[in-house]
Amino acid sequence: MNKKKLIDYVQNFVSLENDEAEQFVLNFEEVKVKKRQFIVQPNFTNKYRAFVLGGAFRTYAVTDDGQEHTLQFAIENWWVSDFNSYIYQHPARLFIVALDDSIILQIEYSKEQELKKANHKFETFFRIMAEKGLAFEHRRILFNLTHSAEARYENFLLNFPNFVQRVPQYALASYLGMSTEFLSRIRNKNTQKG
Amino acid sequence: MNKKKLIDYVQNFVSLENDEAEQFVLNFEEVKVKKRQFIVQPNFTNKYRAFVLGGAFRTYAVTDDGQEHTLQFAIENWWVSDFNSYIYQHPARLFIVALDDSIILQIEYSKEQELKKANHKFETFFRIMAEKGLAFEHRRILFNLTHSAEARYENFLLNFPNFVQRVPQYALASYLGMSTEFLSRIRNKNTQKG
DNA sequence: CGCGACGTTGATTTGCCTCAACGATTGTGG
DNA sequence: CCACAATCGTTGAGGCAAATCAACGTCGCG
Repeated sequence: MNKKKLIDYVQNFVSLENDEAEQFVLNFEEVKVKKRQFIVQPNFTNKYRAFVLGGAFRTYAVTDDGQEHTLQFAIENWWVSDFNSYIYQHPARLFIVALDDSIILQIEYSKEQELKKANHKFETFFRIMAEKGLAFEHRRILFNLTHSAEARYENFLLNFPNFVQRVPQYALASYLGMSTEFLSRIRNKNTQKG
Repeated sequence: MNKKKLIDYVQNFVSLENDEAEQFVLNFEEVKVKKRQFIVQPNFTNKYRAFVLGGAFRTYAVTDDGQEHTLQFAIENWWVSDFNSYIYQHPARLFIVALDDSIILQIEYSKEQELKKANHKFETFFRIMAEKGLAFEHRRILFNLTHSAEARYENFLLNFPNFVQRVPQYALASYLGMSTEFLSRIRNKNTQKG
């Protein structure tokens, strides 16, 4: 059962009895997503929060001049959504696209609210998710403020080696806040000395 | 009573009975902080989460080369902490300093845990705080990825007009990710055309 | 096989930084 | 309460990191 993976994940943060675990995952539905398929698009409200069972996703914005800017990646055991759209239930400004054929477990917004109301532990779980996410983004902002393009790339390599193989280079460049050409130069320089 | 301000704030997000509200604020202690005094410093664990009743704070990092980089500001009705240090209870990497004589209500980490355990509503409250914070930082990261130094300044003016008067310009520059000189040029150019 | 997406490399440009010098303001000790 | 120092913002000159523009090779896929 695929939902076992989600239960294991949740158990890392709160300990659930069997019946609680079942109640939790009951509200998630499994969805297959083909490569290049979108699960969120601007102007449509992001109805679901998704847990990635397999595959990979990219969350990004497109500016008026057509440039794409990546906000996050997600692979197995990561959550993915346009968070602003999801929690406020207003229209999304981001695209979320599958980078590979993928499988997710998704929960609808109102179902999540019910779960949180029904069981203190579920509330705790989502609180912890948000806190970890916030702490992560603080580290990211600080690192971006304090480091050069090359250092940001090195840091990404170090912290997310498994992502590097799986995301296209133009997407990584836009996540790190540099042009694809510049990332290419950085990589090339480093493979020569390494 | 100063704690009334905190209760009002919390009531915006969860509705508390009188006894609940009292239980909540009982765990906060009021502290006066003088201008230029630090409430958090690197290598010391950030033991408290603080709610600002009055005054202003600045959270920043200092890099090896001596440059300061501002992660956040906080004025009345904002929360302030080195969030990574606080939630993981490990040594801080940031400074938090009072920009003016200030008053805060602070809660100790273990007390916060007790509160969250004791009452589902309190758990909900902190969950909402974290989610709003995370959504905010997502918007910030995206804006930083997609806009020039000048646009970032204009955007800050628009969204936080009341902050601009109250934080020193070098601090704002480092929050926006530019040099003080460059921010000075931007402001000067704009006051001429405005 | 041929097209389109992706990555690479070179040439040029630019947004922003650094360095330096100088007023203005604030704080402080005598 | 004044003099002096320190801090903060401004302005100019020059430099650099990274963007942009352009051309080309390669690979995957229809």
